[in-house]
Amino acid sequence: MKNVKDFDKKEAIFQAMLELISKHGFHSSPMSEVAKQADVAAGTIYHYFKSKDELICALYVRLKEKYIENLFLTDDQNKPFKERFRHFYLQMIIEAQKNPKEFYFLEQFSNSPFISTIPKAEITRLDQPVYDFLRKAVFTQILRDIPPKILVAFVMGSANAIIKLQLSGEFQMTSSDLELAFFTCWDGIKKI
Amino acid sequence: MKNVKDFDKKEAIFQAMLELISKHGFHSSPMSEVAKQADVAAGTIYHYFKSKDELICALYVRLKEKYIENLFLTDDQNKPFKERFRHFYLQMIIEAQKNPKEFYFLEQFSNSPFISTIPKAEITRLDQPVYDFLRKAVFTQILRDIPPKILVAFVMGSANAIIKLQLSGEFQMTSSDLELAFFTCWDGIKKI
Amino acid sequence: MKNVKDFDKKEAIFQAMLELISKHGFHSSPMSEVAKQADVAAGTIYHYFKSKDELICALYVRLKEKYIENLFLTDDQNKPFKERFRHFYLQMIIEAQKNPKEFYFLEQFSNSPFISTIPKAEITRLDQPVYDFLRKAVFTQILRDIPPKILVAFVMGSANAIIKLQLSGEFQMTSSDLELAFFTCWDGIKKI
Amino acid sequence: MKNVKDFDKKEAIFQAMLELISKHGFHSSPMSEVAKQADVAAGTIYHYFKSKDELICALYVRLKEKYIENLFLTDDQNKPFKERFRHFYLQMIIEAQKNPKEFYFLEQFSNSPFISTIPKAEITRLDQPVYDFLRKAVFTQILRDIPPKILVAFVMGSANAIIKLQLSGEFQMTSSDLELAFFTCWDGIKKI
DNA sequence: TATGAATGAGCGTTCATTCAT
DNA sequence: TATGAATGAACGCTCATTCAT
Repeated sequence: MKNVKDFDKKEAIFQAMLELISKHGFHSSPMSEVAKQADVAAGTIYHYFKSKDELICALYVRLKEKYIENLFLTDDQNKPFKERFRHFYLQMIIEAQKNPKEFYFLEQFSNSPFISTIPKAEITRLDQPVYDFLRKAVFTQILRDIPPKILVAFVMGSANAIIKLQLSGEFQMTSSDLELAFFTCWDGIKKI
Repeated sequence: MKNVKDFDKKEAIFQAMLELISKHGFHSSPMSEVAKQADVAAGTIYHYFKSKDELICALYVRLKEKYIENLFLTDDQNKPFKERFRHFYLQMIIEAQKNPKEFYFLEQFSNSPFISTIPKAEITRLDQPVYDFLRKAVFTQILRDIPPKILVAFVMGSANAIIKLQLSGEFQMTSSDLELAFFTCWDGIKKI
Repeated sequence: MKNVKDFDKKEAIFQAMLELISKHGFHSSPMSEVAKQADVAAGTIYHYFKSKDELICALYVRLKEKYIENLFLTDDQNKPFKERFRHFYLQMIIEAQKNPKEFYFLEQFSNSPFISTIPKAEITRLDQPVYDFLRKAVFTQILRDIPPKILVAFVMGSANAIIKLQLSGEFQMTSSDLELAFFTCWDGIKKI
Repeated sequence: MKNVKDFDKKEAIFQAMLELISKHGFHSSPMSEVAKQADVAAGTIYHYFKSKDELICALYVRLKEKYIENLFLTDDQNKPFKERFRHFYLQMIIEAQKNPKEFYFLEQFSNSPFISTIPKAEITRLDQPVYDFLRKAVFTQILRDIPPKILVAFVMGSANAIIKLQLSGEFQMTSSDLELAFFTCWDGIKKI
């Protein structure tokens, strides 16, 4: 019972903070509002987290972990790499579309001074799956011989920009547009 | 005299806000600190800007305008497009490297809820030069037939991610790395 | 316990604001001073009231209600109306003399733009007892047939002016002066 | 030329302050707004008045003087006193109706702590004409033998309350209502 | 563990006033 | 005399955090 309740409250707090920050930003998301939205007392938050900053950082790690994990959930290692990459690329876009709040939070966080409070090792750990995924393909000469860090930045950076375009509602993306986006990335990174 | 002073104070305020936000984020950059850094009284800021938000938004427009403008300052329209694009792509990276504070501010702003307070038309206006530059190349069949908005997002998103990698100090980028990055992008977007 | 504390703090805040405003006016009664005088933290006031204006308005309603209520507390409905009215008229003066801060606050409020933020219905409700008291006497032909609103204004307006004269210390009013004041009013409003 | 300009500016400042205070109260009437409304520079106000408070007080004296003066402008000393008093009483109401801003300002001022910054002698001087007017009638046994100060308070207090009722728009007063109001006052104060 | 009233430092902003021109 | 940019103390208010219950 206790564990269930614990889980529920912590979860509710995370969810509330996510909702508020994705909509209003870090400031304009007061703890009192988080408490209200999570249906707990303000003081209760401090039983689970030392401070607001710690809560935000914990939320980041949690969401990032989940996001990356989801990208590989349906990865079929038996398929040819190009197909796996296509799946991966489109999965990023689909995942963000299904969870815009999570996406906005992550982008906001990683473009703010908050990001520098996360130890480099932790960030490396979080990115590891993507890193490994692409590095292996460089190694097996499927992908261009680019330093993996650049490769990861290129792939995810371009994908994120496209996601933002789509989420902004400024541009209605069709499935053939998505296919085009995939090819644009693929033709850039594949070994010639 | 009046104009000179005006220019000085407004400029000093802009500069101070830029410095603080790029380092500490929006909500850890109090107006009192801005005033101190700009060497003006707190109240003076409000002669030039209605509110903190307005100051931040004005700073965004100003910096974005300048940033885009700088990308084309040394563009040579007589050269072949590939070369012009290479110049453009590397210019983005060089520009950001020379002005990291400006880059951090712009990224932070455009990944925060602030961005949605800027009218769409204004954003379109700011991006117009890049948009035109790439659209023309699509039209003349140099670039892949991708909706220009996607194209712009792809190019700038990948470049920005690489810039962030570089600025983070996590990865020392050589000039051949930059060349590689350019080719990765180019091979993605060029007409096959 | 909670209720007692609540009552205490809210009451202390009301009392502090009353004291300050009656002495220094609305805009020379900063919230920080109210907090100090009420012996609470500045922020605490905002648990009980949304804003300074709301606090001031709540105080007005509260004091006005109490003031009117007190006027009829010792009213004896069995006595002839003239005697009841005499009691009522003198009671206004006595009440204000006993609670000058309350009187000053009420007069200041109702002669300021604040008064127009109170809904008309609320003001009607507050004045209702006086209104009813006099209207009935008009109906039974004890008082002159004057529109009740004018009657109320006349009676209370003249009384308030006399109270101000007395409170100003400019004129030492004897009990025969008060008697005279009552007769002056009575002879004006009674049915001839 | 100089005097004309002086007159114009001082007058414009008075007028602007009157307009603002009557509408928004003492606070919410910043000097910068006064300057704007008077079409002068903020600093200019300080050539004519030492401070905001001094300006407000000067405005009070000025308006009160004018108001009282106007009450007797059309007084015909040859007429019987009852008729003269009727004229005076109605004149108060008419005057306020024609100059609501002036009326609101005067009431606001004299019910605020500002009033106690005006020397008693000055207030006495301002009220003198009314005082004399009524005292004489007491002396000649036309009016009840009430201490003149009480008499003045009674008459003007009741009139002001009726004016407020009328200006509030809450009650549409007909000329017969005004007549009734006059008689109510007259029957109260006349010698029986 | 959970509460939420209470805190008070610190925020964004205002505005009476000054002073160099 | 007139200006209005500049000042900075002081305002109303917020909100991360604490602690008695």
